[in-house]
Amino acid sequence: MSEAQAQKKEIRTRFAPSPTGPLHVGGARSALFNFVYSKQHKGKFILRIEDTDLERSDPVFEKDIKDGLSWLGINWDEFYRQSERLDAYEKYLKTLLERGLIFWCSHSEAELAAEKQNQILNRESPRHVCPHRDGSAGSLENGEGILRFKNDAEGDVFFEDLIRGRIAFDGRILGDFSVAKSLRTPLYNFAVVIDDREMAISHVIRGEDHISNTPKQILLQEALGFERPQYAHLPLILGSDRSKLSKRQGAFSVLEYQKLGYLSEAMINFMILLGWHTAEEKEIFTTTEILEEFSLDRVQKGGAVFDTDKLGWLNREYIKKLKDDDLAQKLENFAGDFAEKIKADSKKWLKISALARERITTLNEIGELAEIFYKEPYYPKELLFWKENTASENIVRHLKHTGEFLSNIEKWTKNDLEYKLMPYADESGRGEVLWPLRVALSGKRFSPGPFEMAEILGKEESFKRVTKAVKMLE
RNA sequence: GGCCCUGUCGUCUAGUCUGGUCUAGGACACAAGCUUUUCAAGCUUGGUACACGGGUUCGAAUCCCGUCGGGGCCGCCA
Repeated sequence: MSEAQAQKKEIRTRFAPSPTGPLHVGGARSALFNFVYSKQHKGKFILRIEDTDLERSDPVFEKDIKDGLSWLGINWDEFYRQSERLDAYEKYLKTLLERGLIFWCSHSEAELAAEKQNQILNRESPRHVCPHRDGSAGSLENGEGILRFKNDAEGDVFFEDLIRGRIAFDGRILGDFSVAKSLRTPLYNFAVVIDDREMAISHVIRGEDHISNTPKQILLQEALGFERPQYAHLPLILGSDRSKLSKRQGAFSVLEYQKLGYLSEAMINFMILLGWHTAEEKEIFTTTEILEEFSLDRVQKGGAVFDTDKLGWLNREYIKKLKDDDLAQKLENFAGDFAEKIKADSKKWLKISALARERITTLNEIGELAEIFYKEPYYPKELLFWKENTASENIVRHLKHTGEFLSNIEKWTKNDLEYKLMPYADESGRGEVLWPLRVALSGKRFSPGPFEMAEILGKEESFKRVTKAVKMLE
């Protein structure tokens, strides 16, 4: 094999979003599949911003897309922006014009709309077969209206989809589809074909919503004499109503998941499972394992509903696997208000995050837990009553007793506290003793256990909180 | 309306190519029980699915035909 041939064999995939909205899970998953496929074949992954529509494109979204991909660890090897490649499109447009394969169509949008309406009424496939298709052929001067492809396809246009097998369209129902608004404003189907060729894309892996664009792109490739890439159309990610994920159904930026405290590893794991599974029952995959085990032929055909329950579960699983200091550090980013206090005593924070590990689904839930340890608790005194009919004197008695115990304990650890206090609690009724203690320490209806909280709070602070509770009742 | 894709538990799916081991497996979610000072977690148990109708076959989730359902696209957006 010559070097040129070897190079040609390189697997090159791309993610080609238009910067007209944030990177949502649908897009991120497309990017992930492309990334994984290229990387497992030692190929290249390309990020191409499709910003030919100047009206709708916004640099803000380009940034969101890049930041989102970076957060997920989906790194690109090459980067392009279509708005910077106008010369290339113009060159090919001129060639096509000279060869009479595209032409200027000056029908107004109103005329086109009327035509379409009519075709639907007549149960025909809406398309525009332009009467101008021969008249102005070859004219570079014309420049009126838009450029359309002179579609003379007669039979089926078909391709082998790597996921779905053979897909065929009747080429005639495509009509003379549009390719550019002017020589320097190419339209999607045209720009894609030029770019995929010039960037030597070997595999086009994209959403199922592009299936119907594929025959147009193939026709263009054939007109230009381009080699055809391999196609793989992914099932769509669906909202809870089973329609294509849209902004209304929570298709917000993946960066929002970061803000909520989801781990990028969990996100990757979740997205790869949306449409792909191994034959085994394994569900947790590291990126390395994904790279080893992924294959396009095990990609699902039907759309998958985006359900965050499972994301939450995965996130918990990944949180459990984090190293202590790693978790503590990650959690610190979500405990904004207490940043100073956390820095002042990192050992304490390590204990708090260890406590959080088993109790949180997303990192941002740390706030409520951290509050217990860094803020003086305020709560209605009724909360101290385990059961409504518990006598106030009993609670006071138990709390006082507990307070004495606390002040006499030398070794301040959870185990010691438990060991010393439990006999009394068992004797007097666990709920009667432990519930008020727990509330006194946390100020909350729900919280971790009293002994683990006391250990972190320290002797002095624990005693202070118990005393405060007693005062409230007296 | 036209064209295209698709159809296994509520959700993600294994199984479909190469019919029998599938009275359909797993995970999430849900429910109950255990544990328990609360909430979680954990453990145990449970319910729920082959869209429907024909056909082929000794035998069909798996093969064939039809029906129905869901989705996508039909732009001088991508």
